[in-house]
Amino acid sequence: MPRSGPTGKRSSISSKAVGLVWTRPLAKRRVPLTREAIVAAAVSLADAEGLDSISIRRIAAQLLVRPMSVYSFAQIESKEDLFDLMIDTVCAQMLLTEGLPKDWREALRATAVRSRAVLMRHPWWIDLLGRRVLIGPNAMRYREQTLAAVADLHVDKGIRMAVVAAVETFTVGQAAFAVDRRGLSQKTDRAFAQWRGAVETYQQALMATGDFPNLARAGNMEATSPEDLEKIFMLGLDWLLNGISTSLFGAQKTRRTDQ
Amino acid sequence: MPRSGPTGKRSSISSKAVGLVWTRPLAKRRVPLTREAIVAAAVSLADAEGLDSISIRRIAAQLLVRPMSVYSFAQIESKEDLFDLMIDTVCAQMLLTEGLPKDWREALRATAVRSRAVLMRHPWWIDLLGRRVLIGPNAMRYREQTLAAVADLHVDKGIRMAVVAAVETFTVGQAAFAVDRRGLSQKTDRAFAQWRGAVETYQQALMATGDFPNLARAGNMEATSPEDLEKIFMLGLDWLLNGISTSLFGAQKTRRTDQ
DNA sequence: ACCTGAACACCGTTCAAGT
DNA sequence: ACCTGAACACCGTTCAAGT
Repeated sequence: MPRSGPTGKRSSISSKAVGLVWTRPLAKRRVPLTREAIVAAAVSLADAEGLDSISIRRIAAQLLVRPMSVYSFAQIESKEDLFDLMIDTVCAQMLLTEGLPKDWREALRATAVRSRAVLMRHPWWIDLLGRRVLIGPNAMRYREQTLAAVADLHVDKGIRMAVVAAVETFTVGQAAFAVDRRGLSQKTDRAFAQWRGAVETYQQALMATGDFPNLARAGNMEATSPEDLEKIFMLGLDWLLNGISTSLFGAQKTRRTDQ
Repeated sequence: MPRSGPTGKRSSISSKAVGLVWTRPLAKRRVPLTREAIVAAAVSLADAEGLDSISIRRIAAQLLVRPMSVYSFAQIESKEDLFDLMIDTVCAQMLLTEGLPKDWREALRATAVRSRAVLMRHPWWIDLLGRRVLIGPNAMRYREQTLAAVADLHVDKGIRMAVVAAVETFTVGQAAFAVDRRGLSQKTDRAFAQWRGAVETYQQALMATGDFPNLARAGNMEATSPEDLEKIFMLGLDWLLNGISTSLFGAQKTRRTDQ
């Protein structure tokens, strides 16, 4: 094997000729190179392999261009600019194009449910939340939409902002909680099973110390199914909306959701 | 300037001799090398410069050891192992060593307040949340503590878990929302001011389109002060706890927090 | 058996040379 | 003026050679 031969997957388009010019297929561009195409490629790569797998060079190779062309075509100055563009395309997906319910509670519930669904498909979005500022046009549209949802809530500006923040942060937190971390370290199924086994043994040893009585009763939390995670989300969202409603306007509209 | 001369900050301890042996200070170890010292160095580096600045090589240089020694001394197999250790030391800080209040609402409030305070000091923790599984011993102790907080809540296991999840996810989400992103890209004060100016102009242009009436009324959100962010957190936490209480047990205990 | 220097296979980004 | 190959200064991790 040569020292640094192209490894197929990551082969650059500048790799030297194979076969004859006549039979060699032209590097026909699969998609016209635009900022959108570049960002779309980055998003789908991140969806599939996580944020760490994003590299300018890999995206360039995927789009059959040179690494540096990504900078000039997407008009980005750094990888962080690319991240900002990725964040914003996800924000676009969170917009409720079908319109907002009139009632503020239903409107907030609708945005929260939609946001969570979108975030579950793009787990890396949450990884980026702490590092980047959300000011892209679609982030702004999303914020405008959420503010519109509570526009007829008769409370002062600060409270309205706290309401929006409460629902948004709850939603993001739930998404972070529910995200499937199975794909971590790109483990194979076999390696994953082995890892799970090690975790099991380790946790049982901890439980055996007797220092975790409540945890022992509660059982394994990582095994919570996607359906249960969604139930947990819907329950919590109702509690939060009930809480906002009763705290701001008294108890008249609350429903019991016990069991 | 030589091609790859050590740049001071990142100079390796294996850099060749300067001056005489007799006057050259011995590479006296500042702290005895242990797993704890390695993790502590990583945590403080991440606190100061963000998660991306973490590299095995930099940590090694800081501790005056070779990069590979980090692996053998900390008994880690990969950078991800180091991340897991970092996560867990933060979990340790979230434990309420002073004990839990008896009332479940006060107990949950206390854990949430403490967690948020800790997370604000270690913003990178949230960046890692989506990629790693929280199963370290201190993460387990934290979970045990939260479960203990709701141990005398007379609801079934699934509901109790949803309560814990609701408060935890809200707290993490609020911390993510409130984290100071000023340090992004290690910009200088001047570069930061310039960037802020650009953001201002950009946002004003967006507002001028008239497509963001609610946003225009609400004003600039990024400028929210740490104090206001804390108020927003406390308000939302009260709403959530009120909501849980009234939804599960009826309205008797709720207080109005209007204005 | 343990430790580690050198090497490998990547990075993001700069820059100068080419068109 | 625009584009880009080569170079620079990093990475994490493997591995073989040294003790």
